[in-house]
Amino acid sequence: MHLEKTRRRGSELEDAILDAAWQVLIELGYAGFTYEAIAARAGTSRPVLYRRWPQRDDLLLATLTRFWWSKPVELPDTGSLRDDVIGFLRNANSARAHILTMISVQLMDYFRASGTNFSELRDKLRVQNRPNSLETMLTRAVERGELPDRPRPDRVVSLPFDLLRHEMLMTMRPVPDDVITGIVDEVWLPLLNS
Amino acid sequence: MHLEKTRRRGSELEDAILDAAWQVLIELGYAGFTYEAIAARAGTSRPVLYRRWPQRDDLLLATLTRFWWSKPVELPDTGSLRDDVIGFLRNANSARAHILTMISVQLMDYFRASGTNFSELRDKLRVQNRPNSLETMLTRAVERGELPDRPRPDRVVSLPFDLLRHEMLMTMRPVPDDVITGIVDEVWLPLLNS
DNA sequence: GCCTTAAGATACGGAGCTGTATCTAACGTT
DNA sequence: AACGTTAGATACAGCTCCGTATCTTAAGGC
Repeated sequence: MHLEKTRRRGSELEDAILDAAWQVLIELGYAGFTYEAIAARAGTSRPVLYRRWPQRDDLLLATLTRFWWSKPVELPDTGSLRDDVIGFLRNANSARAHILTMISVQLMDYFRASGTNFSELRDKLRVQNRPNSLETMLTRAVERGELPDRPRPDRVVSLPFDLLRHEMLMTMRPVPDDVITGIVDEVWLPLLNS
Repeated sequence: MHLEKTRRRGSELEDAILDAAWQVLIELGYAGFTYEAIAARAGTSRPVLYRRWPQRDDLLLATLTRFWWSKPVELPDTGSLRDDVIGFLRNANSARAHILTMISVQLMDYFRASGTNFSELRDKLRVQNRPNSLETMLTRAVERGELPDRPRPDRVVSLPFDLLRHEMLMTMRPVPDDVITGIVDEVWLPLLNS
């Protein structure tokens, strides 16, 4: 009898709880992010959660911290600027869509209360010394002779990612592929070549 | 005795309720947007609200509809495309900033709960047959011979407004003027002339 | 001045979440 | 094998909001 453990302890239990909290947050949003729902999903009881995270903010912060960088966006290197940026935007779309939606839903109250905003949070969370992906792509394209070597405003460089993020925020869904190609082919590449 | 009315009726009452609903939404967000809070703020009782708006969505939509277009964005006509669009973005910035911030802060929960999103809400609230302002500006510029008469993708036409909105969402503050001129001079005008 | 309408007060049961307390039994340690 | 720790179950009072029902009485039309 009892070949399998019936009770988890320590970090095993804690991991299971944070996994459950993450799922609840994704599925139900902040409104459904209750001790009750999370305990039920984790197969435990509320007192277990209260012992570890007395405030809901503690639990939310622990959950976000754990999953924030779980899916880094990959930067492709195809030998073509267009394929690079489209691939990059696709990766960002699939990897970041959930998290961005989450942030927009969950952290607005925090922003309002603290007086900070989205931009500042991004700056805080940005990995140190991480080269800007779009900048990297442009540098490569210039080296290949695909583009003239001329200075470009930050606003121009970051344009495709800003437009992707705008679309994500507006629809709160994964962005269709034709939006991505539209951003690149109708806006960014013509602008770079102007 | 009783020189003043003690009971409001019809549209007078309805206006007072929607005013109260708007205040509650601004101050407490969607989470606090309850029949209870709104009735209390309006100095009436919940049944009065239920008689008019059986669902909370009805009440929310009525409230948003009432205040969405309370400050229409003016479209300047200066004889120059650049001055037109910069003036327009400035007007939008001052007229829309607080309402857009409100929406982004307060309604994310609603969007998640209802499965709708910001784009769909905009479509619902958009005034019928209202000519697109940027489209109008471009048409004027073409008529003046400022721009060649050639078809332009919707994404290109709406670009400056999308970037302004993106900036508003990211910072949740009125946008500095150099951002507006940057959007126009570094991105839109070069793209239109490419 | 009468009469219909509807505002506003109050009450009700129900649902869901909160935060805490209590008890048991499974777990890891020694 | 004994022991201290703590997971997990359960219970509790309290709170807010829900949706509806009932009753009164003020307002406005005729």
